[in-house]
Amino acid sequence: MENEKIECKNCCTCSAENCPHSKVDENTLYDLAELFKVFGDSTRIRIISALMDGELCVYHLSERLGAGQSAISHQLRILRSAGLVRPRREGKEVYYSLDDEHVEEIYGAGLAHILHKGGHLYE
Amino acid sequence: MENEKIECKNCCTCSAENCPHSKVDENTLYDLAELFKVFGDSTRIRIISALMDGELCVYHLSERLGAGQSAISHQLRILRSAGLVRPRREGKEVYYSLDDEHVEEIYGAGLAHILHKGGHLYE
DNA sequence: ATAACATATGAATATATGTTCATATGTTGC
DNA sequence: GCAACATATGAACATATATTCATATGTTAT
Repeated sequence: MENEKIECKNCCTCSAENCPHSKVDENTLYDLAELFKVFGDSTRIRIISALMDGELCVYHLSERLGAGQSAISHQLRILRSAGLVRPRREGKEVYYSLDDEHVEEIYGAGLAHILHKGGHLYE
Repeated sequence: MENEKIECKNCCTCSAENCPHSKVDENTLYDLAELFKVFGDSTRIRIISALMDGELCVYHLSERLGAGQSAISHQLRILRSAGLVRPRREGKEVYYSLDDEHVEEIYGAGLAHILHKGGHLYE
């Protein structure tokens, strides 16, 4: 699976398996909703955003986000189960980093929408 | 805003405003979480998936998803507020369609992750 | 082994959210 | 105007979820 970019927009003629216009079964749609649910929390998206600059240990994440250690740890577990972040133990600390480039692609695609619409979504 | 594709992955040298590595303020991160929250519900992602084939009225969406008319209508309102779908009245019916190409990009980026990981996310 | 520190986890609680039911609004044809 | 139909909306209820607190696990140094 080399090229994961989507090649078509509305053409529906391409055969890329991740073309959004190709039929997707219900189970995959359910998984997709679960994935976006993981992105859909401000603490988790802030963690993702922080890790975009490079790996960070739990304590530094906690410090940077101004959130409790337990809260961060709980959210990291969710991010880990979804395959979005990866832990690396070094002594007492555990350093987390983004798992793969899809994370940045999803984040960037969402960001493009926000910046395009501009202003706050909800009145 | 012509080219909304993300040009860099880990380079951090590009200047695209939607490069995920450029600093994003807290308010934007909050909006981003709200946006993904909208994608993070199975009913809404199924609506989006259904509209990928073209516009549909509320009744047909309701029928296709096997969900109540009220539930669909409530979810369409959320999708509308987020700027993801657009209504078009034609007589008694209201036809909904995807608002812009970002919807497909976000959906496709998420789908790529799911297909890449394979299998179900949560044990 | 024990102390000190970093992280993970379980239970409890408070809040958010999706669906349903009932009803309101809007549109068409008579 | 009125009936019939399509959609939207508000309230109520049930479920999901994020945070906190307390505690367990894991690591290092003495």
